[in-house]
Amino acid sequence: MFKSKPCNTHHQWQHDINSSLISSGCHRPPYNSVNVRLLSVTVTGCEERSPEPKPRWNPKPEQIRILEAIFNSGMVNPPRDEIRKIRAQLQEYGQVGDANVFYWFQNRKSRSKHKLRNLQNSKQPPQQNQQTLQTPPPITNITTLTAPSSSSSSSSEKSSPNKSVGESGAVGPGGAARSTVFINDVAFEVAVGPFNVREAFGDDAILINSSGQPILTNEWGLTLHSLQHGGFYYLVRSLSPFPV
Amino acid sequence: MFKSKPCNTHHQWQHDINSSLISSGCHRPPYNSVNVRLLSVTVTGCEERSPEPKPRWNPKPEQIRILEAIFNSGMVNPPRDEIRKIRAQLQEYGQVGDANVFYWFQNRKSRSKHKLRNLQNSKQPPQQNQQTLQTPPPITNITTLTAPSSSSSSSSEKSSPNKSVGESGAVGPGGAARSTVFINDVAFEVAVGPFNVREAFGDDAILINSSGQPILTNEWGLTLHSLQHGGFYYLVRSLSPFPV
DNA sequence: AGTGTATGAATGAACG
DNA sequence: CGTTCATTCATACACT
Repeated sequence: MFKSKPCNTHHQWQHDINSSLISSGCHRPPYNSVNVRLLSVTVTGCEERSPEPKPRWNPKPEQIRILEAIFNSGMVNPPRDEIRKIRAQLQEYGQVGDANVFYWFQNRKSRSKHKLRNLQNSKQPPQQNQQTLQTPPPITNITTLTAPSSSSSSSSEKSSPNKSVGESGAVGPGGAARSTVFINDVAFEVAVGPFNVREAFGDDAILINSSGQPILTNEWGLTLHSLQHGGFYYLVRSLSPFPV
Repeated sequence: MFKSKPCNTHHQWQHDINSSLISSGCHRPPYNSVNVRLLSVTVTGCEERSPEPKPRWNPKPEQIRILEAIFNSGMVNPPRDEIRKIRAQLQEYGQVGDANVFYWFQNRKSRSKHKLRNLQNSKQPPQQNQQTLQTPPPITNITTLTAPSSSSSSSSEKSSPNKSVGESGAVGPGGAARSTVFINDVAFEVAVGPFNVREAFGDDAILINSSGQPILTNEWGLTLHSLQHGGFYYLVRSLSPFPV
C-alpha cells in the first residue's frame, strides 16, 4: 500500500532532478520493492520503506516548444553535450534535468516512429478504406526505404540535410503514382497529388520545405500541390501533440 | 486499456539462450524490429512471423537483490563462468538466461557510469572545453557509481527503496555535508560523519581501507569516524553468500 | 467517480 | 563499451 500512492499532492516541482541521467538501480514498483539502493542511507536516521513520491517532470509549454523545435529541426537524437545545452536552455523556464531531456527525446523519437508506423500500416490493409485516408490502396511498393532516423549521434548537425539519398523514386508500373519524400529525414512514400498533412500528422501539423517555406494546405489539411519527389520537408507544429 | 497491471502476464520464460552468450552471432531476432522501416513495408505479402514473442526478462526482486549485491561487492564485470554461476543462483527464483545476466551487468555498469558522469558534469560548470575526444579519462579505470543521497527536501528525508532519481543539483549553499568515497572503485557520496556500513551493505559487510585495514564500526555498523573524502575502500564480507 | 490517452521514466536487449 | 531501440510501468490530464 505504501507504495503506489505518492501522497504528495500533485506538486510539480521536480526538485533537483537535474543533473541526473538514467539511473541504473532497481526499481520495480509493481508489487515488490526490494531495492538495495546503494546509498542514500545517509545515516541520518531510520528510514522505513517509504515509497518515493516520484515527482515526474512536467515540462512547461515553453519548454515543450523548444524541445519540439529542436526535434523538428532534425536533431532527433541529440548527443550528450547537446542535451546539456538544451537543458540549460530549458532551465530558463523551469527546473529540468539532463535525464528529463534525454528521456524526452527518446520518447519523442520512439513514439513518433511508432505512430508513423501505425499510420503506414493502417494503409496497408487490403481493405478498401478510402474515406478520409489519403493513401491510395495500391501498395505495390518498392522496398527502397532509407530512414536515416537515428544513425549517428556524434555529430550534431543535420540542420541541412542533404545526405545523398538513394533517390528511390519508383513508381509502381501501372500503379498509382507515388513519390518519396523526406520528412524530418525520414523517408515516406506518398501518393502523387494532394497530401493530407492533417490526416498524416495531426491538426496542428505544418510542413515546411527545405527553404523554410510552409507548405500551404487547404482547410482540410490537403496540400495544394504534390510534394516534390525526393524533397526534404520538416514537420512543425503549431501547438500540442498530435492525435492519430 | 491496461492501466495498471500489477503483475503483468509476463510469461517469464526466457527462451533459452542456451549454448552461448550473446556475445556474437545473430542479434535482433525479434520480429518486432521495425527499426527503420517506416516506409514501404509491404508487398512481401506475408512477413515472416516468428511465432515467438520473446518476452523480455523481468527480474524478480530477489534476483535483483542478488545481482545488486554482487555488483556492489565489486564484481561489476563478471566473466563468463561467473555469469553462469550467477544465473544458476538466480534461477532459484525464476527463469533466467546467461544472456540476461550478462546484459544486466552491462547495463548496470554503463548506467552507473553515465549517472556519475552527469553528476560530475553538473558539478563542474562549463569552464573547460571538453572535446569528448582527446582527453583520456583522467580517472583510472575505476567504475564510479554514485549513490543518490536524499538530496533536497530538507523535511522529507528518506531512503527510497525504489527508483532514486533525485539528485540534488548543485551542492548548493555552502555545500552539503557530504563527501565522495570510492568503495570497490565505485564512487559513493556519503554524509560526513559516521557511516552506516551495515545499513548500506548488510550485516556482514566490512569496509577496509586502501591499506587493508578494516574500518572499525560499532555494534550498529556505524563507523567511528567519517570516511575520508576521496578515499578508496573495499568491501568485504565476513560470510560471503556469493562467490566473489 | 471512473475510463482512456498522452507521456515521463525505467530498463532489458541489442547495435556498431 | 557507449549509444540506441523497444517495451513497459506509472502518472497527469482529458474525456463522456
